Amino acid sequence: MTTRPTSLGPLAEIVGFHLAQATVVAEEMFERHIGAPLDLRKAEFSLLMLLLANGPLAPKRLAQCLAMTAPSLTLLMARMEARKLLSRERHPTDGRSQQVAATPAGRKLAERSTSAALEMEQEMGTRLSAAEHAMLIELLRKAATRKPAA
Amino acid sequence: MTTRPTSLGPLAEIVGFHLAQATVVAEEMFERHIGAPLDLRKAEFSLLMLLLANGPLAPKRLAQCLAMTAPSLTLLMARMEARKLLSRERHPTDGRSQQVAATPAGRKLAERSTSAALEMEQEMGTRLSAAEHAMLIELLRKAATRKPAA
DNA sequence: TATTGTTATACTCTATAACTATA
DNA sequence: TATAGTTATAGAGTATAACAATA
Repeated sequence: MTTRPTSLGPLAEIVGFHLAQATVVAEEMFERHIGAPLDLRKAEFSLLMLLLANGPLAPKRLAQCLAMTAPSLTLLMARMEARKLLSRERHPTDGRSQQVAATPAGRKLAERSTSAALEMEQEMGTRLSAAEHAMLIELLRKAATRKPAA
Repeated sequence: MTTRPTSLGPLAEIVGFHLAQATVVAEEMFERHIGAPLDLRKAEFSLLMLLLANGPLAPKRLAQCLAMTAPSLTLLMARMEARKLLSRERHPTDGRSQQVAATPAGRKLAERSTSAALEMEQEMGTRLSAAEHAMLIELLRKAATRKPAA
């Protein structure tokens, strides 16, 4: 059964298409290295990483960094709080806002996630050289930059 | 209100994270250039592009190219067939399989989509030079390559 | 028995609108 | 009146399992 390879046509030049294809592979790798072994979804993992790197943060800020809406974040935090991975306190001077902090268990899981993530990027290293890996991230950053509001 | 920038911590080195961030921007651009004006979802657009470039194809092949499951594709094709964008015929020698072809209306829409996509990539050009655009696609292709089955 | 495609069903993710409370 | 966060609800996308038809 000889099958002629399928042409991508115009898709070949479209960044968004290749982004989607690469995402399929990246998500499979995430699931295997982090999602399944540590029982973490992508957004939960990213949230822990942000708390690990910055200390307590307001939900508002987290929502911006994670590119998610406030209601989605509320649900996410509720699950993680129920799992005792983070705690929420009212801001001392502004009663409307909160400070979200990782619990000791949350920090421990964040650290384990960090090493799992390192292994994940090492697997990515079988497809990309170190220079290519760095270049890819830099180009993705450029592509993702929010345009300055007109 | 001075706000210290938020550190990404380990996320900064993770391809998957930047992939997700870039995808947010790419999807917003898709919606504006193609999704809303032509009433096409991403998968519908890609499907039309594949038919435009290859002529009639079997659903099996389409599912592979689009990285989607057979049941999802069935629903997608049903919607597009109802819109008279494509037609399905049984394969002449193998009654199990089908040949999916764009109708004249489907081809016309595919051609309009192609020029809309060109404009979309031109907007991407405000963030990336032509060389960077090509490099990004090449690196995404490398990252997305399915590993040879062990 | 294996393969192509469909139907039925459920789950995850995310969004919008309406709401509460603080400022 | 504006902002931070929550609740309620709905929609899009996708997956798995069970099925029908053909090889």
